[in-house]
Amino acid sequence: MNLLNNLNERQKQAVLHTEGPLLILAGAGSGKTTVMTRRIAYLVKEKNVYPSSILAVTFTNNAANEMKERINTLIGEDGTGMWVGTFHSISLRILRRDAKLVGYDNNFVIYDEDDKKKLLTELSQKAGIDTKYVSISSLRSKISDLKNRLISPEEYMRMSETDFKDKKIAQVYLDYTATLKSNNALDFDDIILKALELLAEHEDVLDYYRRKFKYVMVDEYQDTNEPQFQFVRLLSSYYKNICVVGDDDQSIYGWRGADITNILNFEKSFENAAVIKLEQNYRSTDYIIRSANAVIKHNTKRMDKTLFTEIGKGEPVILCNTYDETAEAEFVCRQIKSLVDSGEYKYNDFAVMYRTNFQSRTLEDVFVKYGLKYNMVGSLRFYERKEIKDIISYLRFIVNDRDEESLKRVLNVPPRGIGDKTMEKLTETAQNNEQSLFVTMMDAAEYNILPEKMCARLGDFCNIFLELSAEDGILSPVEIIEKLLEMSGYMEWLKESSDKQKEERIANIGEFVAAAAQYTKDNSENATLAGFLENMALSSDTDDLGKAGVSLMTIHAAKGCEYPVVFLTGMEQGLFPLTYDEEAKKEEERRLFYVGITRAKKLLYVTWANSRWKFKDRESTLKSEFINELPKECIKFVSPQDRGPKQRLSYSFDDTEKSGQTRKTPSFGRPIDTSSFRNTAPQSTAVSSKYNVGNRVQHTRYGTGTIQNISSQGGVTVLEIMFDGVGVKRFDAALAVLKIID
DNA sequence: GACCATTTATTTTTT
DNA sequence: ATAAATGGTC
Repeated sequence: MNLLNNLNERQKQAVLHTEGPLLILAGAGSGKTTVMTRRIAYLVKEKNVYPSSILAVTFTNNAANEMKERINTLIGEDGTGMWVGTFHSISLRILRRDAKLVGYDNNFVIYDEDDKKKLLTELSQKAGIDTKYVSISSLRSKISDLKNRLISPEEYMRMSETDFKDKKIAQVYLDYTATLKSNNALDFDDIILKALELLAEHEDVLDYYRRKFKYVMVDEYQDTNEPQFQFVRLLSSYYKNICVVGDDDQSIYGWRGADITNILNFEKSFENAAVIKLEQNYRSTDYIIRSANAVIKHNTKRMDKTLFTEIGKGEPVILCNTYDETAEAEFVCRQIKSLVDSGEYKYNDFAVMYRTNFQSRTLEDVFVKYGLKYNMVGSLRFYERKEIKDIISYLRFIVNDRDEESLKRVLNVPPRGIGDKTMEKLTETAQNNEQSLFVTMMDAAEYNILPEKMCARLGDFCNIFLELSAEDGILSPVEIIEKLLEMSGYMEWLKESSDKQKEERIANIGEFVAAAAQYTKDNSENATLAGFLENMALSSDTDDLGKAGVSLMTIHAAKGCEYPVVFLTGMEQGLFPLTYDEEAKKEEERRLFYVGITRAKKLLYVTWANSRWKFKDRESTLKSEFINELPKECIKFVSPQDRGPKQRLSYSFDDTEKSGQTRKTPSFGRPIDTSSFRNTAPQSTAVSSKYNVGNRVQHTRYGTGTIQNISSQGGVTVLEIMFDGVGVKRFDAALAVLKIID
């Protein structure tokens, strides 16, 4: 195929401009992914560049996967060996090889936000910080901010000598860094930071990579922070063929250290840089694009560009003001129902977006009440469930026996009679003898500090890790996990517990085992427990954007997505914009609004409520100032009782003309009873022989599906089930909570 | 001292 | 929904 097919002039230029620094300013929906993938295909096919000399960096795994897929359809096998991944996965790949050079062992583990929070709580107690004055979350963002500005703990200590409070913070930052290092653990910021340190301080390593990568491409460049900028600058510093794609109007991660000046100053940072603007939008109708343009014009700090579209006029933006957030959610549901009933849209054509995660609660409740299929992106991540985190903690310690945070988490889960007092004594003894906690536990008997019975318990506990870590690398990840569940007594404990959600928890563990089986299969030779954990740590909630039902998500999570119909909810002062006292912050909020608007292809709804629950009480709210920035001629107000464009039409006379379309009776407005769906968890754990390929099954979370395949992987029977509209999920047959429905 | 059940606080946006 | 905090019981 011709790689320039169906491209406009600017897009062609961008594909053909391969040498030297290039900035592609790609407006929302301007086909940037098409341009990037064609450009890569062009390099390989026409310029005979080795795929292994190409590096493409994205922000989310989702974006990386999409890029891989599209490159694959363009050039197939010819793309093997190319490095396509997120900043974090690319950094890890570089880091795993030479971690020793920056003071880490290769088997380091990754701490998530939760681990970070726990550790910081411990350390701030130790430093004598009253969390009433310095909250853990402010501590967390402060430390993250310092890291992203490349300020070391020592440096910050010097900077804050005069201020009592800052000095305390510096102390925690110092302790935090030291603990991570002694635990052989990295947090998310460190992943980039350590990779950068490796490149910056080891010229031979840098030379290897910058000579390897003849062409470097960076997506979503407007969201890069200082360390990320340095990282790609170094990697492209030999051939200087760096192509970045971004849109300053869509920079929405300033709070995470993303530096909009990276894109604004690209031409200064890279000599002889070319700039190509992509301004034609191929996604949305004219009403939507005009609204987006009008809104973003209120920002002062931006590169000049104006989107245009040739798709057609479309429908005006629909505005609706409701009594409270429940009425808002009900309005959303009724509109969706009526649009689906009209036959023109499917449930997965819709996305409901909001500024903060807690808003999803009301929406979810109402969606359940109305019996609408939905899937929530974020807030309740699979890997954040208690039982999964427990298992992960065990596994982490098996992989890296210096990870004391993980050890502490699982010490008494399931309960084995090791309590606070015992821990206190052990920690003290460990410190006095300069031994690790684990070794002290093993040798507890020698110190004569604990009763014999306790020493035996500790010994039993330690044996789990001694035995399993000896088998790490011999047994497959799945086998290790299975053995762990057995040896630790975790599974038995869970099965016998009185936990109301135990069926679901057991099923979650089953899903976890199946994920390990899948990982083992995907990485046949190279499957390691450490690799599996890493996979897990880097995968995020936006990554498996399910296909079934309406998508509920924050606007941040919606970046890079598009939907025929988009609802922007909670458009109220103090919620969206969340902060508006500082002009710079308000501009970022406005960019976020712009991102939301430009996700919509055909219909855009903007809603706000007159009152809303905040923390403990109900507050009256004011309409968002952003709503006034939508052009008058592009908007249309409807009442909360409105039943959607199709139903509005049905009151007019020409409606019956629509031929050949069977219209279902609209069933809006009447919540259906879903209680029969919610408590369908089967009573007993399934036996693998129970299932056959072709069976129809019911799952509490994913609904109904068909068993596609049953296979044995590492002694585990894995069911591969195609859930209707959801996609394929895998379960450990012995653990899955499924009801066979025919 | 450990364990269990009950209460209480917690929510900006995320790799 | 979860986890820390609390209080009662073994």
